[in-house]
Amino acid sequence: MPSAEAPRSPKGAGDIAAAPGGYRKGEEARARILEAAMRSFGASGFKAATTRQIAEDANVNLPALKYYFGSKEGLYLACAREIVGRYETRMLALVTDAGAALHADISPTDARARLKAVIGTLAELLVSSTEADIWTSFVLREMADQGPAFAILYEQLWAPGVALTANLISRAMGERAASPAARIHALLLISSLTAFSTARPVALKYLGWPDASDTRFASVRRVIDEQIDRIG
Amino acid sequence: MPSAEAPRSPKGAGDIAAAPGGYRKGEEARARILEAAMRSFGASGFKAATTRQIAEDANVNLPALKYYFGSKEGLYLACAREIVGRYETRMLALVTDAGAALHADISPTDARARLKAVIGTLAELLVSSTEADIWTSFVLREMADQGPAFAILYEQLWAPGVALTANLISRAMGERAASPAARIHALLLISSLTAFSTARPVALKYLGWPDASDTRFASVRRVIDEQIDRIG
DNA sequence: CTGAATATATATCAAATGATATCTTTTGAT
DNA sequence: ATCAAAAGATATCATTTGATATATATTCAG
Repeated sequence: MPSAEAPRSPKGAGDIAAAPGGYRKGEEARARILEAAMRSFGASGFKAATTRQIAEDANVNLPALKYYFGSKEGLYLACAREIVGRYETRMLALVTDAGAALHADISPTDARARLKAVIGTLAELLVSSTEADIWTSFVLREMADQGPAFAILYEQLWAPGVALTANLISRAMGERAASPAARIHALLLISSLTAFSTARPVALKYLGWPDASDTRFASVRRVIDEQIDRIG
Repeated sequence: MPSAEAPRSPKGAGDIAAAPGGYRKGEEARARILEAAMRSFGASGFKAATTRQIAEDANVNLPALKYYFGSKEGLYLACAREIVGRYETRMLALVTDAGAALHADISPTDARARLKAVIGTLAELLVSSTEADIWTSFVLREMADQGPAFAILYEQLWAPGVALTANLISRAMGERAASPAARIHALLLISSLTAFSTARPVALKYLGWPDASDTRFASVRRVIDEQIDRIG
């Protein structure tokens, strides 16, 4: 009976943290693989991305992916967790503040200002960053496909983000709790940002912009801010 | 020298219309393949969709795809053309009217009403229809990936649609020609609809809706209409 | 009814791809 | 310096997949 031997050290698939030891060089290789995988998965999706391409981009050989992440799906899940972590790094302070403020029963005007800050930061992340749009592609694709990483991304990113947005919109409209209209509004507002993340090349082409310079980004943000000003 | 023989009849790849004759039953098979292909490509994308799955869904054998469309890419392009045609069928009258009205220098109020009609119809198409969201997935994916069908879809669907929306917004704001702000606004408005097309299952899940009933759709449309009312 | 045009079916091919068995090299604590 | 753990490299499998050569069946105009 050829029963499966336990892998020699790093990961089996449902890993959470490195178990025993681990050399520095190994951790670097692991990081390179994760980076390359986020790019490939983000650009092409789970099925269309190939492990060979990821291995090549990461400068490792093919079995290294299995060694560090167990399987293609294990690697995909690890990417999802990494993306959640990176969004949190960039948004957590702002989001925590806004959440606390909501709890403290802020004024509609204050809510509007915080909504601008949150959406503005998110917009900047999506529009300007050359790496965040890869995360966004990853997340949006998973929201549409509902693949292996759906639960992680929905529960830890999408739902909390939309809920916060809905609560801020609700407060800005003078409501006490988020109405269906406020929640619909939140979905529409966040989804509208895809125009400049997933579909950024097309948007730039349509606008005749060679790239997303600071000045140009400012004009996008101005339009979004105006929309927020008109809420309520 | 095994030079490529011309296919026995239907398509070589860059087909436009059936050349000579063609039996009725053949045309039915062709239609089934196209239908199945739009579903597969829309749901999975070019690379991830498999010709075998498409053939099975269409109740034909594998070589039939080559026989009718030349290759996987030929089939993909045929889907793009078909989707352009179907959108036109459902939107053309409205779009033509709005275009003519713009040319006739309508009032901001009229422009706003027409904008509501166009976006409302589009929203209804995306939200309610179980087939139009497949076309939308197809189109949006191509806008992001810029694959073989990009030129067709951009030039014949996306750009004209966004341009019309931008012009109506511009007119509603009292402008004489579409400003950058109006065009950005148009991009955001159209992109926001993805919340209820590509990402519809997630939106329903978040809202706690088991499905998109007429009543529920009406509340989505109301929020969108309010946003249009606040333009300018 | 007949036959050329049209359409369908069978059987493979070659390349791409995820996975993995096996061997060698490197690392770093002792 | 030694050695077990960790990491990397090579070679190869089994599937999947797009493509197609070839044979058979069907359609419908005359």
